[in-house]
Amino acid sequence: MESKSKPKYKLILDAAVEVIAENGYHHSQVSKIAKKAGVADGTIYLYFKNKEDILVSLFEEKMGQFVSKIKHEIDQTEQADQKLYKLIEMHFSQLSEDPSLAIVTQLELRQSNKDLRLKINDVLKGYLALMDTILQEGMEDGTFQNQLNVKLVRQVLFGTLDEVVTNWVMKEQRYSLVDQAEEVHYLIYNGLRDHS
Amino acid sequence: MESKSKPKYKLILDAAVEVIAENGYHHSQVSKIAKKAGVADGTIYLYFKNKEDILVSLFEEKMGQFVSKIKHEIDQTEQADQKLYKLIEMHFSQLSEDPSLAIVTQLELRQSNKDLRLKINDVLKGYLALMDTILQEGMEDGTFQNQLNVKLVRQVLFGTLDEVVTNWVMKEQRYSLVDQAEEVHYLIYNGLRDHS
Amino acid sequence: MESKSKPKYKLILDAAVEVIAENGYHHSQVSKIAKKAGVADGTIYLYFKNKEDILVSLFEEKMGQFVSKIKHEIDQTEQADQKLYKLIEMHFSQLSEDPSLAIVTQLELRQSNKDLRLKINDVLKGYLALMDTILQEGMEDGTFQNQLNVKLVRQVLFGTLDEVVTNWVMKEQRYSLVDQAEEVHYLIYNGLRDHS
Amino acid sequence: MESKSKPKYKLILDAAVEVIAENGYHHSQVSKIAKKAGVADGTIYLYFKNKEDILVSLFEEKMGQFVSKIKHEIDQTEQADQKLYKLIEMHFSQLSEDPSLAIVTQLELRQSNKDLRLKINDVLKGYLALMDTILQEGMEDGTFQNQLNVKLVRQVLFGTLDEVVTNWVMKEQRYSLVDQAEEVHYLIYNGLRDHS
DNA sequence: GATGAATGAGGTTTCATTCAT
DNA sequence: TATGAATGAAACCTCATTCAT
Repeated sequence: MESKSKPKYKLILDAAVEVIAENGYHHSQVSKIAKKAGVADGTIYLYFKNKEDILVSLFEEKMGQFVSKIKHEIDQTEQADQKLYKLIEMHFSQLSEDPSLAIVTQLELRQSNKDLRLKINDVLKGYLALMDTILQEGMEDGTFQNQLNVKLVRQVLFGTLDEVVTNWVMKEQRYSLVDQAEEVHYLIYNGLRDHS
Repeated sequence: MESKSKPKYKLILDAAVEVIAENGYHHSQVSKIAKKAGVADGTIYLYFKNKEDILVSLFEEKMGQFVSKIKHEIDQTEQADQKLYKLIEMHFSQLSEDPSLAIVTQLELRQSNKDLRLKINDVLKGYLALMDTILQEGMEDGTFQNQLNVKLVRQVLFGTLDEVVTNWVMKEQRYSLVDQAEEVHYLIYNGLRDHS
Repeated sequence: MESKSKPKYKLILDAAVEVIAENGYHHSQVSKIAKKAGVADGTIYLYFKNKEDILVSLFEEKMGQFVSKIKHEIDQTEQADQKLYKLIEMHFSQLSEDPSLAIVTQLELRQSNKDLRLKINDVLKGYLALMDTILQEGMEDGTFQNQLNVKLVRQVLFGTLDEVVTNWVMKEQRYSLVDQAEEVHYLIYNGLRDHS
Repeated sequence: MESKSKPKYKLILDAAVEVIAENGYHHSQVSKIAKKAGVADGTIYLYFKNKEDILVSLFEEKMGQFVSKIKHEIDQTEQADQKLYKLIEMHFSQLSEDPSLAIVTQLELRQSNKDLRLKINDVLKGYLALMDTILQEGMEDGTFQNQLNVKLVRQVLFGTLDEVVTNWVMKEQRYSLVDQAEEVHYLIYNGLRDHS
C-alpha cells in the first residue's frame, strides 16, 4: 500500500509488477493489484481500459526505460562490437537489478494470450530496431561480415539473450547473469565477424 | 471426429493438438477435445489424470518422437558440424511439417502455469542433452574450440532455434523455415569453431 | 425472489431454508438459492465462504434463536419439571411454526458429510447444555432423583424429542406436534422423578 | 477381495458394509464395492437394481438378522419389563459387536436421500412392531400403565436407543455401550410403569 | 452369468467489469 | 475523481449405469 504523491497511474503499474512477480500471472487478480496500489478496484478502470491494458502499459513503461538506457550507453560507444557488448551487458544488468521485472517478463507475461503477446511484440520492436542498427553499422564499417541477414541475426541475438535470462530466472537467480555477458558476446561476435 | 481403429489415447492427443492450435490454450475446453476425438468427455479421464496431464503427455509424446528422429539422423552423421547442421535442419523441418504442433509448442503451451512448465522442461532435458553431446564431441575432435562453456552454448543454440521458429509461427508461416537452417548453422558454427 | 430492504445475508439464509425444504439437500444448487434470494450467484460468495458455510450459518442462526427463545421462557419458570415441560413444548411449537425449518433440520441437514455434521454438533452443544442445567437443578431441589447420569438422561431426552419431531415430519405434519408435548413430558418426567 | 464359495449376492453386501464404514457414504462408489467384493462393476447390476438397492438390501439383510435375534431372545423371556430389558441390551450388544455396521446404520446411511430413508423406514417397521408388542403385553398384564400411547412410547424408546448408540459411535466407541443398557432400561421402565 | 470400457449429465466457484453513490 | 458491492458467465471432473463381447 504505497502512496505519497505518486500519480495513481504509476502506483498501479508498480503494484502490478510486484503482485505478478509474487503471485504469478494467473493469481494476480485486479483486486489484488488495486489493494497493493492502495486504490479501489473501480479506480483501476479510470486509468486503464481493462486488465490487459495494465499489462501492456506495464511492459511499455518498463521496456521504454530499458531500451532508452541501453540506447544512451550505446550512443557513447564507438565501435559496433563494443555497442553489441554494451547491449548484451546492459540487457543482463538491468534485469539483474530488478528481479521482479525479470520474473514478470521472462515467465509470467508469456502466460498471456496471443493477442496480448502480439501487443507485447509491438513494444519490443523498438528494441529490435536498435539491434538492427548496430548490426547495420557493423556491416558497413567492416566490423561484421557485410552479407548478413539482419533479420535472422537479430533473432539469433534476441533468442540467445532471452534464453540466457530465462535460464537464470528459472534457476532462481543463483548465479551472476552479468558475468555471462562477455562469453555470450564472444560467441555472437565470433559468429558475425569476418575471419578471412 | 476421427476414429478408425486408432487407440483412444493417441486419438485424444491428436485432437488436443488440433484443438489447441485452432482455439488457443485457454479456449480449449476438455469437451472440445473430446468432441474432436470422437469420444465422451468422461473417456478422456480414463486415459489422462486431468487436463494438464493431456498437455504433458502430448508434449512428451511429440517431443519424444521429435528428439528420437533427430537422434537417428545424427547417429548416421560423422562430423560434429554436420551433426549440428542436421539438428538445426531437422528441428526446423519437423516443425514445418506439423504447423499445428509448432503453434502449440511455440505459443500455446507457454501460457500454462509454472508447474506445467517445469514438467515441460523435464521433457526438454533429453533434447538439451543431445545438444550437449554434439558440442562435447566437436570440442574433443577439434571441430569446435575446446574451451567452450557447454551449458551456455547450448542456451545460445536452443534460444536461437526457439526464437527463429517462434518468429516464423507468429509471421503465420509465410516463408520457408527450413531455408533458414543453413544460415543459422553458419552463424552458430562460425561462433563456435576455432579461427586461429 | 424476495427483497425489500432485508440485508442480503438474511435474505440468502431464508432462501436456503425454503429451497432445501422444497428440493432436498442434494438438489439445492447454489444457483437455485441465489435465484430465490433474488441475488446473483456470485453474491452468495460475498457473504459465505462456500456452500457448506451457508448450511452451517443457517443452522447457527436458526438454532441460536431456537435455543435463546427456550432459554428466555425457562428463565421465567420456577420448577425444574415445569422447565422441562417448557423445553419440550417450545421445542415442538417452534418447529411446528416453521415446517420448512423442521424438514431441513430433521431430514435434509443429516445428509451432509461428516465434517458438516461435526460443525452442526458444535452448534447443538448450547442446547444440550441447557438440558443439563435443567436436569442438574431438578436433581438438586429434589424434583428428580439425585443420582441421575446427566449425560445419559440428556440423550434420552434429546433422542426422544428428535425422534418424535422426525416422525411428525415424515408423516408430513398431518397431526399436531405440540399436542404431544404433555404426554412426552409425562413419560420423561415419570422416568426421572423419585417415586419413593 | 474375499471369495471362496460365498454367493456373489452376500459377497457384495458384505463388501458394501466394509467400504461404507471405511470411506463414508459419499466416497463409496459402486466400483469400490465391486473391487472389494472381487467382482466386476457390471456384475453388481446382475444382483441389484441400482446403487440404492444395494443399500436397502444391506439394511434389510442386516436388520432382519438383528431383529430376529432379538425376537428369539424375547420369546424366551416372560415378563414385559424383562423383554424390554432384553431388547435394549441386545440392541446395544449387537451393534457393539459389529462396529462397521454401527457406523453404517447410525451415520452413513442417514446421508442418503429421502426416498432411500423411506425405504429404510419400511425395513424398520418390523422392529417397531416388536416394540409395540412388548408394550401392549406390558399394558395388558399390568407391568406398564394401561393407558399408554403406544405409538408415542415406541418413539421415546426408539429415539432413545438410537441417540445413545449414535453418541457412542460419534465418541468413537471409547466406552462400553452395553453397560448403559441397565440405566436406560431403568429410565424408560420407570417412565412407563404404574407408580400408584 | 460375467466383464469393464465407455458414457454424459450436472454443479460450485472465480473474477473481470460495471455503475449507483 | 473515487468507491466497492454486485454481477453472471463459464468449465473441469465424477461416477452410476449400460451393453457389446
